[in-house]
Amino acid sequence: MPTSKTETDAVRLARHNPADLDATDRKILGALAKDATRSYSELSTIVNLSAPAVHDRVKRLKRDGVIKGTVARLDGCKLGRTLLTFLVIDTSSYNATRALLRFADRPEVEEIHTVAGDGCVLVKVRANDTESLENFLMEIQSLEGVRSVRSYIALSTFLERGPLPE
Amino acid sequence: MPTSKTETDAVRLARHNPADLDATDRKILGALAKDATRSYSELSTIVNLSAPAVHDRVKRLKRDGVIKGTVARLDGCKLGRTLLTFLVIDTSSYNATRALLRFADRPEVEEIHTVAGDGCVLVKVRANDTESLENFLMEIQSLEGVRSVRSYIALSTFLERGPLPE
DNA sequence: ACTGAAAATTTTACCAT
DNA sequence: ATGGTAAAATTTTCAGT
Repeated sequence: MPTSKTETDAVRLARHNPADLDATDRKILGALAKDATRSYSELSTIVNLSAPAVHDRVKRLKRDGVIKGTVARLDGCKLGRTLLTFLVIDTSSYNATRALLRFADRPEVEEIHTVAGDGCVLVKVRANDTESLENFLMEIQSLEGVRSVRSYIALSTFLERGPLPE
Repeated sequence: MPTSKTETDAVRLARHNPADLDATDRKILGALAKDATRSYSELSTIVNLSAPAVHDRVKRLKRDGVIKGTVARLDGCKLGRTLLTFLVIDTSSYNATRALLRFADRPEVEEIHTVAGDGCVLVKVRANDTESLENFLMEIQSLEGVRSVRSYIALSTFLERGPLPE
């Protein structure tokens, strides 16, 4: 039995498709992406709506997953993490890729992506110092199926933020 | 006149040095980095303190810059940004590097770092589609002093978060 | 989506250790 | 200096329209 149009649309909507957002939604999202401590009354003046109306929209945006959460942005240096590095890891097997994903629970690991190119993984690491980065690199290089690791050590960070609307 | 020890310490503290955080601070920071919507009374039960005591600590952590802000994390795909790419750009002059920093106000650009290696810049871009990525790449490649651009296109993202304490 | 009111939370002031 | 208690000021949230 063929899947009906509405069913496929529902699946698509839940998975990948952009939520349909009007200009007001985008304004709210932009404001909250920069500073989520703003009160609904503040937001209401920004978008020319009442506070409860803004509240309803934010609730919907959270329910739909457009807003994935609200988090505190911490200063890596102030936490003692002074060494930001991007690793591009070339793996020869999917096993090795899977092994790399297990590093997700390390507090110094901030991002893990698989990238195009045969079996490449990109990892963003914020280590305390050169020594702990070296230990981390050695751990990775000793994994079965890891062909090579290229390190891009950040000298200065000029911009660092999450996704923005529009 | 030589700078006194306390002065240098003050400068150091303000610039790079880790703030001195006890276990309670770290617990609070870890909790807020995951979910900053938690109320002070919730946090107070986590760390076994009163709500105002937690409030005082959070206030101090904000004043000292350990907490840089509180932001909403948005879903790139839901916003229509489906194509996450890391660019490693090799530049031949500092002028070119400066030109790249001007892309900071583009909404699709999320990170810009200078990285070790002669005049390299790393850019994290979340484009709407392949077409807008291509346009972006062409803009960058046409800049005077840009030698080469390597693109790492993300296929799947397994982890994406900010700095954590501990 | 707005008005107005109730509930919860943040935030201050003050006191104790 | 740090944390607790209690009260004031906001903010969130839920009615009804």
